[in-house]
This record gives sequence, C-alpha cells and structure tokens, in this order.
Amino acid sequence: MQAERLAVTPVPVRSDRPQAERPEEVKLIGVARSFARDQEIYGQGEDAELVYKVVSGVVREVRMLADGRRQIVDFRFPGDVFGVEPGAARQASAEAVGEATVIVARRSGVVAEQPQALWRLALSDLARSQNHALTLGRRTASERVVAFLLDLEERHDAGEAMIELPVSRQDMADYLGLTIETVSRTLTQLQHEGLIQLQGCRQVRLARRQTLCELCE
Amino acid sequence: MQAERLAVTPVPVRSDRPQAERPEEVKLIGVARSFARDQEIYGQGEDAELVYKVVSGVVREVRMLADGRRQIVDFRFPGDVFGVEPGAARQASAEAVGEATVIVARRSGVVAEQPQALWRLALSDLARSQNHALTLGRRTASERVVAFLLDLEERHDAGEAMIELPVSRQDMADYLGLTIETVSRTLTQLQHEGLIQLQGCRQVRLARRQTLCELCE
DNA sequence: CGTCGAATTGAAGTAATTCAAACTGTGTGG
DNA sequence: CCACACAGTTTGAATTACTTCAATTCGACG
Repeated sequence: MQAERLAVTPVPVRSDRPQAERPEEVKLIGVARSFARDQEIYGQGEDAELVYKVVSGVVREVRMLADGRRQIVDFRFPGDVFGVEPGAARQASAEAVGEATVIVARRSGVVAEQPQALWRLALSDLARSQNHALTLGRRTASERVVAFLLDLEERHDAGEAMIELPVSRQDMADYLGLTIETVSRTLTQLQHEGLIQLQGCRQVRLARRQTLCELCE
Repeated sequence: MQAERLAVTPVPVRSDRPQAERPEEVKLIGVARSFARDQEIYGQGEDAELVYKVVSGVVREVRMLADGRRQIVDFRFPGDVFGVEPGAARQASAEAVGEATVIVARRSGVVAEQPQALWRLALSDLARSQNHALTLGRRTASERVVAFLLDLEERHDAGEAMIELPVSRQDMADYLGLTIETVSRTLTQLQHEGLIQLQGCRQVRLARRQTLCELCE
C-alpha cells in the first residue's frame, strides 16, 4: 500500500456525463493510497474523519446485517468522491472491488473549502439512492439487471459498444438485491432475447437500446 | 387551501430524537399551505424552486414507474424539511398522506442563508435512504415491517407505549416494497407471536422491544 | 342501521431462492 | 506446453416467500 503526495485530481472528467449530474467537481488534495482486491478502506462504525476520491479501480459501499446478508449501497468509479457521512461514525463500510487507488483527505478541510460542491454531491447521491430504492422495492429481476447495465453505460467512459462489467456477479447480486444465480440466469435470458450480447462474463454489448430503456419504464 | 404569512417555524423540536440526527434545524420562513388527503404538493418533473417544511400531518415522497408501480421513498413528519433537489426538476412527487399543512419557501433563499443546515439535511436523508435500500434489498417481509415500526417509534413524539400508524396499509406496502396483503398478514402474525399488539388498524404497541430490535439486527 | 372504503383472511399461482452439479477460464507447477 | 486446480459462473430441479385473485370482515360516517 504505497502513499505519495499528489497534486489536485489527475482524473479526467468524463465527458459524456450530463452537466447536471456533475455540477462541480469536488477537488481533493491529499495522499494517494492503493488497496488490494476486497480490502477494506473503512469499516462500519469507524470514525468518519476522512473522505476519498477514486483515482482508479472501483469501490463498493456496503451495509451488512448481522447474519451476513449484504447490501451494496453504491459503487464508486474513478472521479467519484465518497465517504462523506452525516455523523461521526461510518454507516457503511467501503471496500476495493479490484485493485484500486484513491486519494485521501481530511473531511474538515474539504468541508471548509468546498461546502457547495459537497452539498451538490450529497444531493446527487441522495437522488441515486432513492432511484436505487425504487429498483429494489418495485422492479423485477430483469428490470433490475437492465437498470444496472444502463446506469453502468451512462457512467462509462466512452460511447464504445462494448462495456466492461467492473464487478463480479456476486457484487451485482448484492447491489440489486438478488442472488448470484438469478443475476446469471437473467443475463443469459436477456441474451437469448437479443437484448444484450455477452462476451465472456465481463463484457456486454447493449443491443436494442430503445427496448432496454423501456424495460425501466 | 388557505395561505398566510408565518413567522419562523412554530414546530416543536422532538426531544427524543438523538442530537446527531437533527444537528441543526433548517429554519423556513414562508407561506403556510394546507393540502387535502392525497393531494399532490409537487409532481415528478416539475420545477424544483420551492422547499417545504411539514407543520402538521404527514407527507410521502413517491417515485412511480410507467405502469403504475409505486415506491414511497420516504415519509416526512412535522418538523421535517423536504423538496430539496439536486437539479432543476423534481425526481419524485410529494403528496399529503392525510390533511397536511406545510410551510413553503424559495429554495434560493434557504440555500443562501443556511447552506450548512441544508447540507446536513441532505446527508442524513442519504443515510436514511441507504438504510432503506438495505431493507428493500435484503430484509424479509417481517423484518421490513418491524424496521418500519421501530423507525416510526424513533421519530414519534413521545415515549408512549401506543404508537399511531400515520399511514394506510397501502402506503406501508409501497414504502416497504411489499403488497398490502403481505403487510396485513405480517402484522397479524407479529401479533400472534406476541411481538406487537394492534388496537384497530392504526394503533400499535410494541412489546418485547429487545426481540424486535434483534429482528433488524 | 346501512353503506363504503379499508383491512383481513384464504387459496392458488409464481418469481426468485436454495441446493446441487457441471462448466469455464485463468494461473501454476510439472 | 500441457494438465491440474480453483474460483467464479452457469445451469438444473425443488422449494418457498411473496403475490395475485377472490371473498369476507371491520370500522367510520351519514
């Protein structure tokens, strides 16, 4: 786990993202740290004095029940800031999905310097979360999977036809409130229906965009 | 729908709520408006230039799918501020659950005067929403209902034994991602297990608190 | 007392889960 | 370079929690 000083954020702004979604970038100046696959960045209940920005890799925010049931509350991609909490204690834990590196900064400093940007961030996270609640509460398995794929594509770098699934089936399942088997079955079913094409288990091409979008209303 | 000028907020702060949850009250100065049962306060897609504070009654925030499936994203009780959005357009609609009166203010004014309080509000709404996602994604029907009852009790005014269910079975169902029948069955089942006592369909007493809490971990 | 919307209860159906087995692909050591 | 091992994924069959559809009951209100 190396640590080095970094000038501001060297992360390219994704150009395809609508401006409303990224109103102003939160700028983090701090130390870079790398985490191994599945390594915990912070844990539920810990002190929430640090905030983070993804440089590379993917991070998942996780809430767990005592018996091990797991809900992934959101994924964080390069450029995303995470770890800002309402109270002193972390409500969720954060883990590196694969190898990931993040910039770490003190919460207090960022709050003092960029209150506006942090507020916007909280509001857009809230909107995302409420959307997620709609998915979890009212959509069927295939609607959930399609919603996830479309969200991925929207947050994805380029407009390439082939998008990379950055997370395992288990992570998809824990994000979508399903089991790994249901996710897998749903993907192959979508493929049979000609709505997507899978290439290995980590590459998807979305076909018939229109139909896919309609599936999520 | 009467409208009159109101001095600051005449709403009593709930004393039982932990301080961390209500770090600083957002103060709204504005016009009071009353809404009839099921009346829309604002609709999905409308311009989000106003913010609201509940004076009396209960408000639900609703997201809908095209075919009518409905997810209640949160309930707002007296003292709660709602309607602050990340963008220009409303992501959800808000409706009065029963007769309700709210204070209305311009977003821009509140943002200018109380950025800090609004930020805290957004963060605590986010925490609530992520918790809700855990419930919707990973909890069973009885766990969901118990979680709802405990949340209600926590937000409830006094420490009275009997708590009033402020919403219909349909609203509970749409909040918990269940059907009205499942909610009803679950409540009677909890009663048979001696975990709650129902008095009519709007009054509940929580018994065996410890066991109830353990059900939600 | 009768009416009407809301809630409860019952029976049948189903989407998703669970349990179990087979497959795939990737890295490792012979 | 091939064979093996192993983790992740896919597929299958049986089960189940929740839904759906259909009555029935409750309770507030004229």
